Formats: sequence, structure tokens, C-alpha cells
Amino acid sequence: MRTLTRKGAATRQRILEGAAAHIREHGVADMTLDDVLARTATSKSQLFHYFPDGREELLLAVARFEADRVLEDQRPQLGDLTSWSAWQSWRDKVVDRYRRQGRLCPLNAVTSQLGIRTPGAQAVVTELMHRWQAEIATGVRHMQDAGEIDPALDPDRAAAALLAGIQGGVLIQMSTGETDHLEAALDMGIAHLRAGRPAPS
Amino acid sequence: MRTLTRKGAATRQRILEGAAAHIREHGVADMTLDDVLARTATSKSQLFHYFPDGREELLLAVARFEADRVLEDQRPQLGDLTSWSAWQSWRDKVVDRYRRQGRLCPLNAVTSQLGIRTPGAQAVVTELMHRWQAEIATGVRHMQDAGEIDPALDPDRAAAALLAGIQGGVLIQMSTGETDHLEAALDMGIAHLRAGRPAPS
DNA sequence: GCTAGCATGGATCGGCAAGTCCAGTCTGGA
DNA sequence: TCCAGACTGGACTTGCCGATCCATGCTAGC
Repeated sequence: MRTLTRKGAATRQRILEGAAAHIREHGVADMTLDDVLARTATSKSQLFHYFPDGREELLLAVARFEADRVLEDQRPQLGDLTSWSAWQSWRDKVVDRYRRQGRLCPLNAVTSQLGIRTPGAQAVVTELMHRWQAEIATGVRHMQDAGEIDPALDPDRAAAALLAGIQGGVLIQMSTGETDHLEAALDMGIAHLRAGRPAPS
Repeated sequence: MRTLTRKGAATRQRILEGAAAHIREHGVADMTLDDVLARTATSKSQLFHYFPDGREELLLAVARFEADRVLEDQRPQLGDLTSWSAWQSWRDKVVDRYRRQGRLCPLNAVTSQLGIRTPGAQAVVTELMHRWQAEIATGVRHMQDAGEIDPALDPDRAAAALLAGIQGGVLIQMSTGETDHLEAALDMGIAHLRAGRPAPS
């Protein structure tokens, strides 16, 4: 696997995306390697050719794939939280993204399947959370610089709380199918940011 | 299984708690029925005698078992959120509970394993969330009656947001091992409740 | 103390799915 | 054009684990 021909890279990608799609539709516990092969018109030797460690390596690759999507799906709003209307528009995008996704969170599914024994999976999630939180915190700092948020507020801690609310909202949605909690958490988080702002000069 | 003798009930309970303990230690994917049997000194026929639908029924029972623990572990504080110091003490108890529990959340593990195809698992979680949210909302109403929280605030929505923060904080803890997000979410949620309170007469 | 039916032990089955292997094909650089 | 090595197909092995079954112990009410 040192060198991949174009054809090889395409096959690898097809397997990866096929696995991701299957997981999004049926969950990870139901995913068998043969399912992926059938869906992607590939054979077992190919799968093990591109993912020598088999199922585990494939799942980890899916986790990375899905983790990348999460932040991308919030662009460009996430990187540009420089006005209250931008925050609102980001909030709407997040809600919409997860509403579309439905009850199944592929990333949570994969990581909870890989579990403790695979530190790699946790690293993927941890890094995602750090990047996500950092981007939110940047937005908070922007608003502080603009005098819209109390400068005494700790941006990282505020971002952490907001991120936790999002994660929990999505988690609850996985059971209830409703985005009420996600929306409430986002609205409360943003309201809290606005509440403590200095009086307009 | 219509009637259980005392001995039978004890065996059933032993299997249930053994399974729960194994899941808490090793995760659900690693749990095999033989593991449970070995740990509880029982035999396969007993397991299927008390859980005729086998693994799935056992996991569902574990989910219920763990769900009950969650709220019980927050007593008596959760049922008595009638002063700010009570809220703070509840907050500390929640953080402490999840810090003890460590990276593995048995309930999340079990439900994400049972997944979509078992509506029962989702029902267990959904009901837990409803009860939890209702108890928090009751606390909010108490504080509103006491004039400590803005009466214009929607108690259910505030409770939903706070609950989402908790869930997300715990979820993030499962990857990072840290309770920072959980604490930030709780603190922000409670701060938000206090922030909008009417000026003391 | 008898007996109906609950409780237990453990051997065995059956199937599934991960992973291996080898034989054969295609690709691209020299 | 040639060939090393990348790519592909699919049968096969292997081991695990959920589930079944039946023979045998035990309990509890009468």
C-alpha cells in the first residue's frame, strides 16, 4: 500500500464511503464486511488490501471521514461568527444539519463501538471537539473585541459549555428524534453570551 | 417465568448485575454471554430461562437497571432544588457521579449497541430524559415562585437546555476523560438561571 | 413426604462473519 | 514490449458465540 494507483485510490475511497453510508443507514453493529463489499462491488481481498487491519481499521477510517464532515458542514458560518446574525445563522445551520441526519449519529456509533480498546477512535473525537471548541471560542473573542460580549467572560469555557449543549442536544435527539433540546441548548447558550454584554455606549 | 422463587429471583438479579458490571468495565461490544456466566457462576440454561430472548433482552434489562441508577444517584438533591445552594450541591453531585464513573457510560454503550432496531432501548432513554428534565423544571419553578428566577423564563425549555449540557458534557468526557465540559455546561446553565432574576425587592 | 413445576448443568448445534490464500489480471514505468 | 508489483475474485478456514435441549436437582405448597 505504499503506492496507490489512481484506480487503487478510487477503490479504497469507494469502500470507505460505502462503509460510511451503510453505517449511516443501518448502524455500525449491523455492518458486516460482506455488506460493504456487496454495496461497493468489491471483494474481500480488496478490502484487506487497502485496510490490512480489517474491520477495525476500516471503522477508524470511517470515524475520521465523518469527523471531517462535521465541521465542514458548518462552513462557512462556523468560521465567521462576527455578528449576532452570523451566530443565529450558524445556529440554524447546526440544527438543520442534525435534523437532516436523523436519529443516527455515525460518529457516536462508530466510536462507541470501537470503545476503550482503540485509543485511536477517542483521539479522533477528542481532536474534533478541540477544533470545534476553538472555532467557537474564536467567535466569542471576536464579539468581545466588538464590545458585544462581556470581556470578563472566559471564551474557552463559554465555548466548552456551548459545545456540550450541542453534543447533548444531538445525543438526546438520537433517542427522541426531536431537535428540541438541541435548539434549547443553542438558544440558551447564545442568549447567555448576549445577556452579559456591556451596555451599548 | 410466571412465578419466581426467591432463589430464582436472586439468580436473575445476579445475572443482571453481573452483565451490568461487565459492561461498565469492558463495554458492551466485548460482552459475551459466557463472560456473564463465568462472572456470576451461572449456566447458559439459567440465562435463557430468565431472559428468554437472550442477549437482547438482557441488554435491555441492563439499560433499565442503569437508567434507574442515574436519577437515584442524584438524590436527594435533584428532588429538592429549592435554593441556590441546593442547586450548587446538586451540580457537585452530578459532576462527582460522572467523574467516578469514568470514561464508560453504560447506558450510552448499551443503547447505541441495541440501536435503531430495538425501540425498547430508545424508550428507556427517552423516558429517563423526560423524568430528568421534569425534575429540573420543577426546581426552576420553585425558584421562580421564590422570586429568584425571572418568571418569564420557560422552565421546561431551560431544563431542556441544562439537560442537554449535562448529556453533552458526559459524552465529551467519554473521549477526553475530563469533566471540564460537564462543569462548564452546568455552571453556565445555572448562571443563566440566576442572571435573569428580578432585582431583590 | 409427594409431586408439579421451577431451577440448574453442561454438552452440543448451527450459523455467521472475520480473516487468509492463491491464482489470475491490469498498470505503468523503463 | 516487458515485467514488477499493484489490483482483483472468490473459495476456504477458523473460531466464536448465541441459542437449543434434555437430564437431573430443588422448592414449596398440600
